[in-house]
Amino acid sequence: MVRWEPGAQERLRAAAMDLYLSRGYERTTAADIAHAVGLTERTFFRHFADKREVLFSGQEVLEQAFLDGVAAAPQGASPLDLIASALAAVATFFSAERRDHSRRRQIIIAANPALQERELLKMAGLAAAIAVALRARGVPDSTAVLAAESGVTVFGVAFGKWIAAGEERSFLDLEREVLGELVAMAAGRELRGAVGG
Amino acid sequence: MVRWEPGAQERLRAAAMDLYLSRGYERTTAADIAHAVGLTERTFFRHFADKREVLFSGQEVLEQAFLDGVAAAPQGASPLDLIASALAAVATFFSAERRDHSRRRQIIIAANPALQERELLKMAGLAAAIAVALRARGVPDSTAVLAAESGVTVFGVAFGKWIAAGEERSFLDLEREVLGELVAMAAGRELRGAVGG
DNA sequence: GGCACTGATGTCAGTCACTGATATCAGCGA
DNA sequence: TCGCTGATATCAGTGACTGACATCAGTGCC
Repeated sequence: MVRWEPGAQERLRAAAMDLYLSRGYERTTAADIAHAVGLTERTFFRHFADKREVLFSGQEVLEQAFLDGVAAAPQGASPLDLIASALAAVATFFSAERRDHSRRRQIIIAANPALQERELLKMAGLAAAIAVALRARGVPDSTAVLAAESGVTVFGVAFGKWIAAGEERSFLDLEREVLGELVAMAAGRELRGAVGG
Repeated sequence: MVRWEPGAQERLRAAAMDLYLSRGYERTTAADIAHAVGLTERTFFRHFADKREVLFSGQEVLEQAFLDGVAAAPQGASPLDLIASALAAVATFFSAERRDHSRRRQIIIAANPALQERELLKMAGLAAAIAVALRARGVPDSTAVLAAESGVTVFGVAFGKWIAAGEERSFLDLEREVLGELVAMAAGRELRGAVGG
């Protein structure tokens, strides 16, 4: 006979998603979430630094995937190659089965500036980590930042397309498409035809 | 004999900067700021939506400058041209006399994730507004987003350089330099020599 | 002069995010 | 059996923010 139901953190996460979706983020108190799974508000805050973080914990694995992708690129790869490699590495996270979960999560975030702030902070953290990895590969300082930020931007735009209603292409395909658009845009020419993947 | 000292909002802003700098953001209460200029906490919240906003109000003028810059570009300009034009328009805001104020403000923000979140949200808002303007000029959807985000990234990197210790180049020069680096990076080649301004 | 009206402010009471301190108590190893 | 550990509960407190209502100088109108 166990003293506590196991997986408190996971149960809190699930309850938070449900409540944020049904009632809305602002009208859900931390105590609501905790009580929904038989815990107290205090325990909620032992598992999550704040009411937003419950939707964002687990970003470390995404960051690691980006870094692994940078590390996987061959010697002599350009900054753009390094970013492309990182984007490819990260695509494995976004399998077809996860699409609906990602959509629900994004609906919640889209409805609340406070949650958007947190998401932006996470993305900025991602970009900062990538920039460090690029510098370690010899990319000069501000180029590293630009490439890292661009990579995260491409990731974000691809993600937006991936969760769009009716979209069925793979995350990797979308990343390639968006990266192609970025390159074309930066070359100063308009996109005329299809962009090779 | 006036009933209230005029310029409550501006006085609150100044007091907030002072207190955030001296005591730190977290150890400054909204009531502290208000009382420092002879007002009550409630009045503080009538002027600013929250404790962070006191450092960020006035972004509308920056946004307008970006949009004016887009509008100022000639017909037939590429997305990259539009961004370059927007960046140029915005440079006038960052005159040499403002540099020290910007530095102080950034010291405060750099010390607090909560403030960084707000700054990121403002930047994202900027990018969104620019993207709308680009679409209105006929730029296709995701290219508009990519160009707008890239523009804001260049702006941010240039800003970081501009407030770096010892930096004396103009904001416009720095923007041009960074934009050049972005273009080179996206072209997939390393930067070898100087980038033309 | 009197009077209604406006707008910036004050007062007060309340909710909720978040924190620190301390207590509880099942399971586990010695 | 005993003491330790770790996840939890309890409780009291701070501070961000909100809504309702009062105040009262200035302004314009009769």
